[in-house]
Amino acid sequence: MGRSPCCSKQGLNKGAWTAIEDKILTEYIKIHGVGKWRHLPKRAGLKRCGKSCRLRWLNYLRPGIKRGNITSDEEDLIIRLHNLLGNRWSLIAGRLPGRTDNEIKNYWNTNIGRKLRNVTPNSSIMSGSRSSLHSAQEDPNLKTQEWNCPYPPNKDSCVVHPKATRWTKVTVLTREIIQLNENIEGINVGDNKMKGSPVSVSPSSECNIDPLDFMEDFEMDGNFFSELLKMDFPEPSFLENKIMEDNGNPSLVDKGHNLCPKSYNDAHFPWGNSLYDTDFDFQSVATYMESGFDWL
DNA sequence: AATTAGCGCAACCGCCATTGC
DNA sequence: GGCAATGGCGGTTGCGCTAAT
Repeated sequence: MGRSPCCSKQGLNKGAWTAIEDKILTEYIKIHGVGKWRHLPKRAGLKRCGKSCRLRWLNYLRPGIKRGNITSDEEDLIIRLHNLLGNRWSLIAGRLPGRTDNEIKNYWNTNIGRKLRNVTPNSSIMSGSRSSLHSAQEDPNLKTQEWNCPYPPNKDSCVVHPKATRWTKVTVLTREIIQLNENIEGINVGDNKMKGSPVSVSPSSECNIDPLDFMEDFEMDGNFFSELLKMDFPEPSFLENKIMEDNGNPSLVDKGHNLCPKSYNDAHFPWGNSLYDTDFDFQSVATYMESGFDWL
């Protein structure tokens, strides 16, 4: 027995939304707010599926939506983020204010996909099928140097597949915290074994921990990656990378470094000064974070 | 002018994770 | 813990527009 459909398909409108439907939906959400999508159509008097209402709102009616005219900067960011994240359109969209995942997905599949298809005049991927982008990227015979576009598909690209958009917390443990937890909870760092949940340690606690040494309880919601991409990553040589879930998920990562800088002013970033550098290489970040993002 | 092919984009569909009972 | 409801996401489809023939 399968799941019941989200709504009865009978008697519902499909296809393009009319201006009247848009107005009804907008007015209803203005009054009642978003959510309860299943019940929304009936209560609002719309002959639409709840999912359809949600999609229409999120992709079209929601305030602050920017439509069309994706700038070269935005395109560049999309490409870089896609190189890092893969087809995680919602995460990519979260990095582009006012843009929706659907728009970015469409833009990728058409505009950028077309660029990627135009790699070689005699390439078979010029045949123009809608899925040729994927074919090109998956073609093992297609060598990287054959790509003429500025953004060749990187076969070795370390695409992070974060599945944790709804995770609530993550704690990056420094050696000091690990040590503290060892003392308190019996966490064995050397053996990479967790015998208990990490203790939430505030920067103001008794132990002398630099508050910048770790991120405590930062939210793993939809904004997480936005914030992550904005932040400056410390040099791996001094960051004792113990990354784990706050709930004690045993995805402890030991990068094997144990040097601490005197100050964060001494920090150097292997991938450049900023994620917004024109020469910034997401591959470096991806490689660096590869193991650390296993928990995503 | 009529037809065809390609393109852009809104919308749909199915699956999965989370939440609440 | 199990199940259903709900929300969210990514892949796909279909329609309308436009350029090419």
